[in-house]
Amino acid sequence: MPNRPRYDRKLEMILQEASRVFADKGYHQATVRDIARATGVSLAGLYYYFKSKEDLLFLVLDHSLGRLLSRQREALEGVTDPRARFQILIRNHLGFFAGNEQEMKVLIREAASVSGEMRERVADREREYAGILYRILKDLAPEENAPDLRVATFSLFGMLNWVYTWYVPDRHLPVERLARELEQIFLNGYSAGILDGA
Amino acid sequence: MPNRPRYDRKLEMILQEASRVFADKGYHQATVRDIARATGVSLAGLYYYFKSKEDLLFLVLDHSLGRLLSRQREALEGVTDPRARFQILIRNHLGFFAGNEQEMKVLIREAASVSGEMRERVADREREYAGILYRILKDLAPEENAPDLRVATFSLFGMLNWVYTWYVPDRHLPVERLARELEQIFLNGYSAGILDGA
DNA sequence: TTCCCGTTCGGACGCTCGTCCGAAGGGAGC
DNA sequence: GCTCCCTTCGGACGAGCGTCCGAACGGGAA
Repeated sequence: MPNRPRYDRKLEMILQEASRVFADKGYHQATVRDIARATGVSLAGLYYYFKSKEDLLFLVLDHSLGRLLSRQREALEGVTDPRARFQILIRNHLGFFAGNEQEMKVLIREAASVSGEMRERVADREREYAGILYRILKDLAPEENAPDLRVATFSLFGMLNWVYTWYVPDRHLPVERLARELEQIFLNGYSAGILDGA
Repeated sequence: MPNRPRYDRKLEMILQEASRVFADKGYHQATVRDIARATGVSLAGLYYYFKSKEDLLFLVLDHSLGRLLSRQREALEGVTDPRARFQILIRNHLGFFAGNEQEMKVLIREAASVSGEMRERVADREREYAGILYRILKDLAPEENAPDLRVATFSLFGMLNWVYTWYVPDRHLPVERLARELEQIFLNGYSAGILDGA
């Protein structure tokens, strides 16, 4: 029987460091030796906490996805207005990105690097996440000439998830303003030229 | 003195196959042996055409970027109306994606996998490409309350470049309709509910 | 036909990778 | 203080990688 609190704390530390290493070098370039160095745990010692490198990536992905999902669910709880839900989702998404840049990067770039059953589990939670946004956009859709829901959902995710490729928190506008810009572009369009209360 | 036509044709064939292999497995997972198998050229024989695996990736990226850029420049030549230029750029971008899925995938995912001088050269041409869109959006901006130009540019690239993660040509709407949907969302917004002539 | 040189390749080199074995460490309960 | 078992680790293993050497091939010019 493992010593749960001790074990769990150390595992979490390993996941955190692994996340940083994976984000910096990419999953396939990163070596288990890199993670040993980053954590201070010996190479062999790491294998007490995961059974393969791929398993470690899965743990990182699942852990991050779980945190992101529960954060969104908490924030959305009790809010029924679609417009408000839309804003909450975007701001939380970008907020999570701002506070957990490495985890978000791994989530976006390496989700396809796990295979088999693990891939299925990650894909399921991703679909769940997309489903939340899909539902909100459905409630928000104009009566006439609404864009294809599927296209709209993925377009918004594209805007949001592309952020990590160019956004530098210190050099560009703060996250809250970025969120408002993105909301405006997506909802009202680039050429609208109107600002609505937010 | 190499036999130019022969040499060039074979190099182009190698770049094409390498592009496919890189798109399928990712640059770091793909092995030079995979490319030997795909091209029918022996492992050692390949090194007559490039001097390292990283050099090969650079050749693939540079070749694809060159084709994409010149295609856009040709299509935009003589067109001055910003709105028309906007539509041309988007349709060509997605059109290139549709006809050269592997190359586009490599361009989007592996551009950061080259280093040093090569990285600089690729980054330069990417900035050039982004500059074209930036300029168009600047001409297209509403007089008041225009969104941040930089944010808008990257948002649009996000929408466009995210497409490869979800779009399946045979299963979803055709590329021309996808282009129109994306144009509408970006210019008029998701909740506009109006279709303008296009 | 002969020769030259651009082209091709078998096979090997050195290195780094993920993984694992067997032994040692160390703290809690008696 | 002893014992037990969860925890840690040095060091090695086999596999696969990118790269390169030196020899052979073959088609066009003479």
